[in-house]
Amino acid sequence: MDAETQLAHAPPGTKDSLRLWLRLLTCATLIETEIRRRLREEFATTLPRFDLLAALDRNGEGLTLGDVSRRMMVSNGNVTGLATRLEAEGLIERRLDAEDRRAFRLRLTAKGAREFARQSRAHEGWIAELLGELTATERAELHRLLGRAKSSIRESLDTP
Amino acid sequence: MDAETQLAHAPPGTKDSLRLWLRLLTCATLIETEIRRRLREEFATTLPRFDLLAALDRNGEGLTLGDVSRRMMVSNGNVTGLATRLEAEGLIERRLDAEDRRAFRLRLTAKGAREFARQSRAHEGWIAELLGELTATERAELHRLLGRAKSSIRESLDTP
DNA sequence: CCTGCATGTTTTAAGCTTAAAGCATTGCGG
DNA sequence: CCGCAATGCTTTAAGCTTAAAACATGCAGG
Repeated sequence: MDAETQLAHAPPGTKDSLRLWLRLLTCATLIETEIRRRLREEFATTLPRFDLLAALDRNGEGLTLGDVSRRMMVSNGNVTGLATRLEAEGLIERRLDAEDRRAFRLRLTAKGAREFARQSRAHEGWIAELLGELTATERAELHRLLGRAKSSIRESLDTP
Repeated sequence: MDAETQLAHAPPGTKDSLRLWLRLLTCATLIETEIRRRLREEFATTLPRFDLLAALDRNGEGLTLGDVSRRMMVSNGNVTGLATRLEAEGLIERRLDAEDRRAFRLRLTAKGAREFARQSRAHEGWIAELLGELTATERAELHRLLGRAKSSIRESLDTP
């Protein structure tokens, strides 16, 4: 029994869901690859570094490594390494948390804030450019449907 | 000037595009993380291995490393390493290409084909489950709009 | 108080990923 | 036929990523 035949026997919607997922993944990969390339060429940095700076930029009071790990949806060991490198480059600083002696609090340095502002401005432009052929209506509708998809995924992850 | 103020001065649509991208990325990451987890737990394998087997499954006559690299949208050095590991596990085989002595041709072994059939069946089910709350209409519309997004991205990548 | 579980972080080993440099073969234009 | 750019693959160094194990601190209930 080949793949085609299997799909014919699968519950209705299986084939559609698979095609939808592959297209979603293609879009995400195309954008992500291009963003990584531009970050490297124009700012000699990487996407995870940019994402960590972005998280700190949105939280001026600082974040613990665990906070960052949850926001970025990556493992906490991962954040340890990223933070070590960014600290060595002088873009962020680690401070002992006054209230919890197990925790550090990460903050942008002045240099880090300046650097992120430059990168962030460029980043916004790149995304607007890549999605620029969509009309405002299409963007709104796509945003709404992706919200529905997100709900479906979270629901499915929470229930089992 | 803070991030909020900057966005207010950006061309119209910039803010929407950014939000759209973040939501798209969230959906892709949620699904991908779950698929990686299940491949590891249920089949002791990884997503790139699965993707390489899938590419070969769709092309019974075999693919060169370069073909695979283009289809998977990854570097060719990457495929070298993956193929080496999968060959060591007996799931694929490398054959000298009869027509081009620089190239190899990768094929699934019988064992690899059996193993991929099991994984593929499960994979379809996982995706259908994760996107199961969407109606057929929502899936179709989302697929269509992602097609528009894909065109916009490719257009933008091709023109500069 | 103290026991035990939860939380915050780091370390380790393994695998994935890339860009760049390098080697071999092909194929084309002169 | 010769030179040489294009193509196919591998190697290397660096960084990213994870799960699992380890260790410290916090906290709550007995």
